[in-house]
Amino acid sequence: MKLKIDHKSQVPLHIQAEELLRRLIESPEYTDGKLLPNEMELSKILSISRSTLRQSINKLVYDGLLTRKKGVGTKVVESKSLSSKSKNWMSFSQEMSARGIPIKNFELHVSWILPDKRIASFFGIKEGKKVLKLVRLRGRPEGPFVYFESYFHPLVGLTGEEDYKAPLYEMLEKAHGIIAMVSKEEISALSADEFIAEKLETPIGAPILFRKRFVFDINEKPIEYNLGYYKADSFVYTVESRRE
Amino acid sequence: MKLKIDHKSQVPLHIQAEELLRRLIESPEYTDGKLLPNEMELSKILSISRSTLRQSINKLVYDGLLTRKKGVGTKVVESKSLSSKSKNWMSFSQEMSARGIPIKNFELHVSWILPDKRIASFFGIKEGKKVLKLVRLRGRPEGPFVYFESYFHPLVGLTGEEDYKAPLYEMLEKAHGIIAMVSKEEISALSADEFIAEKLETPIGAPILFRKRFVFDINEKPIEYNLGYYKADSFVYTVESRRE
DNA sequence: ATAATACATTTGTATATACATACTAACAAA
DNA sequence: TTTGTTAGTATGTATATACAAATGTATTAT
Repeated sequence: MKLKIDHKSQVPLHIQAEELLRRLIESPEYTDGKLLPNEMELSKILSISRSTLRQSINKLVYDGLLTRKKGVGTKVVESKSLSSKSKNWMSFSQEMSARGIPIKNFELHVSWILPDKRIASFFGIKEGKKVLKLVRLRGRPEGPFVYFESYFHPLVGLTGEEDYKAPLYEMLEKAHGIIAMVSKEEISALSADEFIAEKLETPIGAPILFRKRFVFDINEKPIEYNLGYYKADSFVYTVESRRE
Repeated sequence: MKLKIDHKSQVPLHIQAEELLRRLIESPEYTDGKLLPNEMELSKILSISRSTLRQSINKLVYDGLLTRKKGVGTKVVESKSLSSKSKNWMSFSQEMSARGIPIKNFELHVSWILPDKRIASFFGIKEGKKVLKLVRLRGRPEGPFVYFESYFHPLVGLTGEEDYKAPLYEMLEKAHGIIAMVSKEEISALSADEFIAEKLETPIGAPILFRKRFVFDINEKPIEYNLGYYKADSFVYTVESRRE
């Protein structure tokens, strides 16, 4: 594995180092809780200072990918299951492809609508101003398992003409410079009403995992208001949290 | 507010500083997204170096309590709602009391049982070895809204004679030195079967938020295996996640 | 053999320093 | 009024250095 840091790059060294380490510890050599080279060595290999290297390692420790012990070393956390990385922000498609699930889009509607009070106040806009509504029915090849309703702030620059089959946030980032940064979610359960039952091809009254998601950009400005209705037996939401 | 750091203490300076800042930003003066003093000043006030101070601030930023901006300053994150602190590990009673909800215990059974294969393998013990099972039906004064089944690793030292009305993890920490560190959770939805419906005083088939929780100590050793069945309309699970 | 000791290794803590970069505000020029 | 420039301020990046504390290993004494 090549470990090369570009000192002339605009990207900060500790970010580059973090990326390299992330790739390194996800490579097959480090699956089993192996020790990393010690900090002095690593800093020499990467040709950055120990202080800078520690910045990178700190982040990975905080993210739960590494653990350190005085007098011993830094090792890769074992059981790197999916949930162990759940701290990182992920879009629906990323989540699914990380699990190796192919996605099929069953329905996709885009429209400009007048938002209701709830949505308008979330975006901090007047009720008369239109927002982009995106409806998606997605799932596996065998059948749909989630119905999404998304609303986007007018300022994100979507026209409604984009290719909504591609990962949305990658596109937003590249085309409009919008970086989704924070996601607040509320998860609850409810019964399928007639509408949802029909969409998800499930009986009326079937249990549904309901997920409200509020997405903000780097300046805490609202970007997206998202409602997701998941077929209960097809989706498990995993979270990992850590003290301190 | 007193901001005093003890340079002779055994506690690392950056930890002391972090604690002080945590208290500071939770005080009434800082509720509204106010700017902190700048790093140079703060480091002078606390009589620690800027580098050390930055260690403390970094953690708080990572925890979502502060945000920093080049050329502007460091400010307390607004809307310090419950969910903004959801990264911190919380027990059920802590969660509820943080929301100002009084808890009532409707049922409480403690027993030593032979675990099934799933639980035994989670704890890494033989199926012949008994574990402590704790069943709790809890809720508001008006009625129960969650049914818990917990299993504890034999080595945590519980006898079954403890006072299970007190916060469990506080007790474990004080009495047995067990520090719960990591919690992995899986959240899904299901229909109430006859048993759950009766416990939660809800119709059979009603939607239930089902929460599996795996708790580990500081050494990643399993402590608790917990199943929680929440009445759908009474509980919302909130998560906040942040990129980078 | 076992226990105590000493040593080397590795991360943890703490500081000082220098310069880069993003933002604000004030002022000047068009 | 608007635009551009500049100075000041605050965080961001990066390094070098020194010592502390925990751990594991090898050595020595019993």
